[in-house]
Amino acid sequence: MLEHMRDYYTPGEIAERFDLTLDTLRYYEKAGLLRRVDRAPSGHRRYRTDDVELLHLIRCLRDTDMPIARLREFAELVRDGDHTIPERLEVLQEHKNRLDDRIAELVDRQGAIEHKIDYYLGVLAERAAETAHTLKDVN
Amino acid sequence: MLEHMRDYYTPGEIAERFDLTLDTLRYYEKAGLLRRVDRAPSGHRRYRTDDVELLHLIRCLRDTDMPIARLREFAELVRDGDHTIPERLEVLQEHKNRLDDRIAELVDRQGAIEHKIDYYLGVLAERAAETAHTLKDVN
DNA sequence: CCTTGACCTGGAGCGCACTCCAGGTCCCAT
DNA sequence: ATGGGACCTGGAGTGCGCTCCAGGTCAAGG
Repeated sequence: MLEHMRDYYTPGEIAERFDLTLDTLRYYEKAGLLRRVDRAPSGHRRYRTDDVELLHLIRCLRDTDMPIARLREFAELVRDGDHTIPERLEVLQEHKNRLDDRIAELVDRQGAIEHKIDYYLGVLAERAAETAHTLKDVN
Repeated sequence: MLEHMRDYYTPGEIAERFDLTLDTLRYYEKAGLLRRVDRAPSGHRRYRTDDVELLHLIRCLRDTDMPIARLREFAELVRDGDHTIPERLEVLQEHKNRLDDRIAELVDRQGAIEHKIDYYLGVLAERAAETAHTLKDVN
């Protein structure tokens, strides 16, 4: 249990945990998705628990194609404190709407592609039947 | 009925129909997604019914994030004739698998985002309740 | 004859999200 | 003290998918 309550995480640990490269992690920081991260005396970054939590959400939103710029706006709201919760909510709800639409679109196209696959399968089946027929005639 | 059987369509018509720009249409042709399209004596493009059909599928596959390079491969198979149907089938099936996975991922993230929205809504509700309570005390 | 509008060409440019690199520091183990 | 590994910096480069542009042609209408 205590292992899970560590105060700090190294860049390598974070990169592995979120399947990001160190470069991407630094890029996110530069882009303002993360606050200026803490440092060890060596100068190496040390991520805190709340960085991890925010990264979790960031990952989730990026995976659903929220652009970096929008993500930065959201991260700024988080940094500005609890009074921005209504605005954060608005961002998330708007994103969810987009996502719902996108999923609906993908499902729709999925159907069309399936249909095309079935069509091709039908062509192949017919072709196979014809070949069988020919063989029957010949033999 | 006869209107729908026209032999040729102008670039403008096609662009509108598929919600693509003329630039994109030309880009697709250069990229090998479409064969070298027919021309009017003036040099203007004239799209045939089978261009339209292929574009339909291309649009569907692009909308589901098939990369241009893969689309070009597919288009080449189409140009190579009916004997490539098994390979086309493979491309489509592999793409459908990717798409299924992608949809599953999005739905998963959708749930996480919804959860976060609910969390924020909870915070706001609690805050509203506290305010009401304070007012009650004061009044 | 002149304008307008649709389209043509080749090639440059753009926005996004990384990704890579050179050259450096720090710390630990052999 | 030497080597290796993890990490640092600023800045350049990459890949993708368009998107824009200059300068032109062509056909129809006034």
